[in-house]
Amino acid sequence: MSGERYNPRESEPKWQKVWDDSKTFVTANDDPRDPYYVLEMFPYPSGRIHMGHVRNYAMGDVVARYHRARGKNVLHPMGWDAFGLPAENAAIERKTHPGTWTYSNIEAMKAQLKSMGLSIDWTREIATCDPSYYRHQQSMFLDMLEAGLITRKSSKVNWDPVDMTVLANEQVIDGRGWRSGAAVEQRELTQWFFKISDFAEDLLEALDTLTEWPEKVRTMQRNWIGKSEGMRLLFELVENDKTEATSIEVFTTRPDTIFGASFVGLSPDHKLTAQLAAANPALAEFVAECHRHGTATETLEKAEKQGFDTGLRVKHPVIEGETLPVYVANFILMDYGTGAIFGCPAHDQRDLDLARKHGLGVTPVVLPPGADPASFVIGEEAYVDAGNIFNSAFLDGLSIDEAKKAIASHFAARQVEGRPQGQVEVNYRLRDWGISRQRYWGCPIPVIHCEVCGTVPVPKKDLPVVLPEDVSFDKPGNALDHHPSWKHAACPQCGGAARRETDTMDTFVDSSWYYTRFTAPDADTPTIPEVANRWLPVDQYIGGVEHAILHLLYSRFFTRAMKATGHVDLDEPFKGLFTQGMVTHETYKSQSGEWVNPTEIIIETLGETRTARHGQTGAPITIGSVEKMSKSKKNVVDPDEIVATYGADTARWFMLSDSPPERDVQWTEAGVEGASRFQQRIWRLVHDLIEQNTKQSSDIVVPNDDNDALALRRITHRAVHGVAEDIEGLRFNRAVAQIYELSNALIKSAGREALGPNQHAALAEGVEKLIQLLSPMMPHLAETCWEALGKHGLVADAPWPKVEASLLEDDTVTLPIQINGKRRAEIAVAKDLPGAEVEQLVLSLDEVIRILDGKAPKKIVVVPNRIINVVV
RNA sequence: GCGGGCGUGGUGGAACUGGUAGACACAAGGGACUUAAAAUCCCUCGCCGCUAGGCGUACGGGUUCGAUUCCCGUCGCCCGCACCA
Repeated sequence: MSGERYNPRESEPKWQKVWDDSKTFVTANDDPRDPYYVLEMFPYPSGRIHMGHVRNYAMGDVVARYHRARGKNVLHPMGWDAFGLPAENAAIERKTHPGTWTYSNIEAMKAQLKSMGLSIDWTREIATCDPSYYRHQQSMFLDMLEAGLITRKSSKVNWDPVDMTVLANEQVIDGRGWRSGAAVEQRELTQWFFKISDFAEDLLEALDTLTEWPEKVRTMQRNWIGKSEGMRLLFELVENDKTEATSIEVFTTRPDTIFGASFVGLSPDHKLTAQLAAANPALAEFVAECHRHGTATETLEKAEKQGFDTGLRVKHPVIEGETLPVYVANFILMDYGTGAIFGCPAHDQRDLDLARKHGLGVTPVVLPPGADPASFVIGEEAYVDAGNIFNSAFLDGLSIDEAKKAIASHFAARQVEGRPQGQVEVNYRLRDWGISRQRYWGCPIPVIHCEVCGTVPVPKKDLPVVLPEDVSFDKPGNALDHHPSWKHAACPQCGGAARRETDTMDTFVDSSWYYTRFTAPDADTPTIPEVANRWLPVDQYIGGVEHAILHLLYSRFFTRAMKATGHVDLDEPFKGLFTQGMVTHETYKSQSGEWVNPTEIIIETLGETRTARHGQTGAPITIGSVEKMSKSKKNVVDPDEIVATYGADTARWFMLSDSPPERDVQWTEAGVEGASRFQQRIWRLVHDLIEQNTKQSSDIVVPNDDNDALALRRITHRAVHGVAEDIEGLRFNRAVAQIYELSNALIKSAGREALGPNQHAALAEGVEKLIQLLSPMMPHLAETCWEALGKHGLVADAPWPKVEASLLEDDTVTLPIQINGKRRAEIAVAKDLPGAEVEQLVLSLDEVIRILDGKAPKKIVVVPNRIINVVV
């Protein structure tokens, strides 16, 4: 027994250098083997990696190393999502350039990632802030502009008053900016838009083909796209002196309830509203009030339904001679449908609230099943479920769906103002993607505004449009716009004085195609289509669920846009998607209520009670709830410190072992120590094996009559088989459990005295395979053991061990015997023994005879090789 | 409100398409070794019970020879979207 300990501080850098020097993980595009592309979401270079990164990249690395061992040509690259606002904030605080800050962060984080021993092809590294990357983005922008995939239009936008920039709808969370947390305001601005809404139907339908995506993410995207089928319907205005307009067009998904209509509602932002308000101060005040509420309150849900009677009336479209009032209502959105609705209070809660407030009629037209038409009334709750139509003339008796069809053909046949009164229409919640940002540190939009020629694309030969280096951030807003000379340019068409676009692109554009650039990072064109088509889609993409909509939807759109412009030929960018859980940690608070970092405290355990005190002052500390690691709660653990103390392998192993990867994992000191002990145990096992018998090789043929040796070989081969299945299914925690089981069996076997040569060979084989199973997760330890065992080459280059199928199954099986569904005994029988024979054996068992106590079994269920149930 | 998911020991979690509930790990307790500590090794570890046995997968029902798994209802927790007509 040797007391020698495994020292990760020595061995980890050594192997990292070996991998580097031998270009082990450099991937060639012309490699003839099957391609496999595994990618983790690239990081923002904030300065340091955090435990979430460690978890993310450890998972991806297991997948990459496993598929390499399986003989695939694996692409596993890394890059930097390097544009964005924090760099500008840092520039302001530190009086430096955003690029300086960004690139020094990249350097620091790259060193951290390298210390993790990831099997990354660093020759393909890209940073989105590098002109060699964003020039191609600009070039594709021009292609997409030409292809009609991009427009420039004036629209109401979400304005973040703190970051002083525009946000996309997807970037507004609960009425607040996703980065700044500031309440978002509405502003009218001219912006560049990607026409993602043109692809709404395709993006929705193709979700069904993404069978290797989490159902949750697909559902979220489905809801976000928000398809609804309904119809546009014209209401003729009764003649009046307030407006020239002769009709109001509404959108509805419930035309079947038209006989229950009691008003028409307009959005406060409707153009008719604006027209009326111009002559009506009370209405103007009402609209202004709506706007105040619209932006100031984040909880719109509580806002009361408010309406303003315009005095206008429309003709009821199906009840001759009847008219309906026109209200402006605070709950009607301008950018959905037509910005106008018809209100059917009986079957819509919001309409009902408004009707009750203003004393409008409430006529039920959908009768719940079993209700009495004579007595059914609506109270304070609208009826929104299924039923049959009544009170509705020619629709009476129809189901909702039948009535929708009937009323649609009715309105399609009627003419109002020379067109059909109603038309079936599909609406989507998804809006076009506004990409203009009033920031310096982003990809310049390559267009020039000329007073004579209008908006002119920058010619491709003039790309890239590079950001100026000499900028200052002493004024708020867009430093690019403040730059004294940059924006002044000659018009590419007429040569006259013109102005460059000073808005830059949303950084989500950068991340919408980086996975494509990795396939040919040095190409002169944005992509090399043959190469990209060979690698893509990404076989396995891994990242946080927080990108379920933003990044993943934009990337799906961008792939379509790249296809339309000939840069790739593919339908979806990510074949397999995995969303990993967060890393959490206990929180600690001092008596005065301040958060305390885990490194500052000492935990003491007395039986089952744990207490904490401050390491230096000894002051008592309260142990709080387990939360996502965050700087504000100070419950963060620094990956560097963990790597320095325990080594990268231990950190990786613990991250993979403790929880299913899609769930949150709790980082605990005890857990890490357990992982570290396991590392030492493996090293001892290998060491003992070497000391015991250096001549023994795993190649020896083990005869099948040595039961001990055979049993160990079975365990080994089952583990190889099982671990492979678990890694392929991304069930890393179960793969880890199986490795523990194998290593426990091997350690036990190695501890026995007087092993025969067969057992020795089985042990040697088991240890060799154990090291290989371990290598995707603890690659440095695995290389060290591999070398110590005298194996040739690197374990990183070794093929995945072969499984002998005959060893996966025993020739005898132990079957549990249930009596009336309760487990009472068990019996060992030959595998695949016929049911009748099993029955005989079972009934002759003493144990069974005793429990049956003379009673005859009513029925015996024999599930082959599984279980026996005797029913009495 | 709408949509999705989940509920198993002290803890994280296993259990393939219904077939031995609690694999594996952490924590805890006991013991060995040691002057001592660390490390290591051995044992115990769902609950009740001396044993036989009984009870146990949030709760209440159902289907089945058999249910953590399927169905219905109730309770609780988490996530996403949310005035979308």
